Amino acid sequence: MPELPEVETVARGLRTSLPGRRIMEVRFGKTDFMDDPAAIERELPGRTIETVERRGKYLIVWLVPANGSDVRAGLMVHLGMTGRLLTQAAAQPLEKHTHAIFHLDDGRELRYVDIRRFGQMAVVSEAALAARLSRLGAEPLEVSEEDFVARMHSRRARVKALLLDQRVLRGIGNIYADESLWRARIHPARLGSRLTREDIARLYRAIRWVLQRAIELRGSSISDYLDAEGRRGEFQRLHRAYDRKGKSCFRCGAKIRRTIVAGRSSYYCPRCQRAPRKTARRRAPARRRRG
DNA sequence: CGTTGAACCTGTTTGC
DNA sequence: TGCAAACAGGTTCAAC
Repeated sequence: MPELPEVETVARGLRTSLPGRRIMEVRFGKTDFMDDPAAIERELPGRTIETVERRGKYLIVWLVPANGSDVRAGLMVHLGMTGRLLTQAAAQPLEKHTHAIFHLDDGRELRYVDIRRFGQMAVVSEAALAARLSRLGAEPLEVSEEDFVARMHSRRARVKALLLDQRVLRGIGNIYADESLWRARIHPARLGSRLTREDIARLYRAIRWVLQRAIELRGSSISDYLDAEGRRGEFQRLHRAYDRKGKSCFRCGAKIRRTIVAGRSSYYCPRCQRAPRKTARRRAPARRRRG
């Protein structure tokens, strides 16, 4: 469940009940996805949670500075493909693949569950966090249209690759890239540098609409994934391209296709989203097919 | 530079 | 029915 709207939903959920809570004890399952599990075990017990923020697809659980210290530190969490960060009563049975448990002072536990362990978890100082996040691009809901145009024109890569590249924009993943491109009627394999101003203006508005609606609907639950409060998201009801191969385009009725762009499954309407002329789609026909 | 494919890991779906 | 391949919300890196 982890693109910007899902991570934002988790952050908002945790923010309603974590600030002010004290971490009493830390327990781990598998730790191979953590930078330095010993540091987490050493530094978190006894600390109080200040707040929870989202930066791109990262969650940061900020800690109140330890007494006498002015160094702000936090727990940085990336959910990868299958990560979930949620609170449950300590008495609740542990789900399979629970890899980190932070026992809180109110009888609950903050738990990290991650089937595939593609996530990340680390304790970081504010400075270290800034260094790690400095590679990330703009927040898609904060970037100006002018800046967005410049970013789409900045490189000669396919627009889908640009949207997925966290150094260009932070937070967009495979679902929201395809949904935004469908709304903007832009084929995922078009080169960013070849998009017109009008193309980019439509894409800019599409991304804003899609992400804002998705946040309102608490993200997309496409499998059995739940947010921090155990609720499903509902944005999957508004999906128009993603995972709709062979189904009718909501706009024109043509059958949605699936192809690979930037190494990822990409769903698009072949009629509404016209393929770029030259770029490799499939092999050029041995002879010309139409005459 | 940009693209592709593999790797990381586990589970589910699809296809023959 | 059974088994293997393909595929899955992400990121990174080597090779071309």
